[in-house]
Amino acid sequence: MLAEGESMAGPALCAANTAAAQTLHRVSGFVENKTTQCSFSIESILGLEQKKDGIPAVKPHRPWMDARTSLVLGGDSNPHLQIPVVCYENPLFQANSDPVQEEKVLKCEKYFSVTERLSFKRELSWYRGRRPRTAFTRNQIEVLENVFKINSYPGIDIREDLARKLDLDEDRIQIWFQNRRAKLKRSHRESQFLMVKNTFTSSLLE
Amino acid sequence: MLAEGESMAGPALCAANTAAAQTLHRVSGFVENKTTQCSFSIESILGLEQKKDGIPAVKPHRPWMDARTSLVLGGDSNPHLQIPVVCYENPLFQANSDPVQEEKVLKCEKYFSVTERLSFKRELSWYRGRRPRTAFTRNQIEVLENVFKINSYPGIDIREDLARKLDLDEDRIQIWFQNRRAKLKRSHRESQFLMVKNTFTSSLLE
DNA sequence: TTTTAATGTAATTAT
DNA sequence: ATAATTACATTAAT
Repeated sequence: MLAEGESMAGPALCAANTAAAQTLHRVSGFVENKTTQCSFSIESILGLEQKKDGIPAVKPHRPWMDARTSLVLGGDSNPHLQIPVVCYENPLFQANSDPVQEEKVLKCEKYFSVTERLSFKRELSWYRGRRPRTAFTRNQIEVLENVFKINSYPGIDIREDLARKLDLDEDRIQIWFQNRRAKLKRSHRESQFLMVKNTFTSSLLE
Repeated sequence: MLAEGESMAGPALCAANTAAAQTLHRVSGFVENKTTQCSFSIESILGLEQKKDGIPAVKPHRPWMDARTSLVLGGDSNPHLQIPVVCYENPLFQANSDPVQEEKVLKCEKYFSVTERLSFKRELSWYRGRRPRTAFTRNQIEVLENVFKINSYPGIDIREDLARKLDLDEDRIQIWFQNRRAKLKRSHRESQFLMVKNTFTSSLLE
């Protein structure tokens, strides 16, 4: 098991590596020195319980680090802090559980840079257990938009129909319509706000 | 008068502007043209009765728009015709809707003083529908970094507190933490990738 | 050129 | 179902 400070590499990562107690101490000192301008309370910042020795009871919520570290460096002891590792479609780590196959891939390192970019892009979604971001095609978007103009609350049957015709999961359709409604609502709210504001402005010029 | 592309913050906003009849016509044409791949029926999509002239008999269910639209605009019948005006609060855009004036402003840029050029840049940003880039002070960064070390997911109360103490909008705080997390994650991902790659490389040399 | 504030949106979570 | 929030890709300002 690695110590917390050893589990990361790179200078930029030092920000999150400092032991919690030390960090807490430093911030406390900062707050105490500059009283008026920056005197927010540690408690409100943490929003958490903390032990009296200055060590917070709960680790910062950084799922990507926990999952990745335990995966690559040999496993973490606390499964509750783990993010489910769903090896979706990372070609580098998923498909080749066979060591012979792995070696084969490794020896073809000149091709490594070819797949490098792809696996790199998918790496995040992959280890985090999150669905890879769906990239809708232009045609899919067009159809969805056209349907949305007519019916922004399609029932399950329509969604299933769309899913078949567009070669998408019905879940994706559902989510898309939810977000599309949110988007329309947002833009409408903003325009309304501007209209009210302009009304006020106009009335002021009279 | 501004061209259509310039009058909105993004192309995505154009989606909801087409008249319903036209929309329906377009969708019908689309279905008829691409028979095999996208041939869902309009009836099943609508789930509604519709008149033969192509105008749906029933309004789409959009409770959030209907109420306020009728309130401010005096009861518009067709919510699809609403154009979301997203020009935020651009003083240039609002005050000088006259194209001659705008051109005058643009041509005189080189005669502006430093501060005037700054404000011009700001106005240009607004004109383009993008918030002017916030330049955080050293002290603001320091406080934000210190908080980030302890809690990289500050809740609304902490963000509001920070906004007050640092004299920033809460939105800026939110965005800063989002970008800060992305930065940390990116550097972490890169170092991890190098680790994995080096591990493989080492195993090749055995 | 590099860093990072800002934006858009798919996905998730909580109410 | 909606609103808030997050991750992530991208744009653009410094």
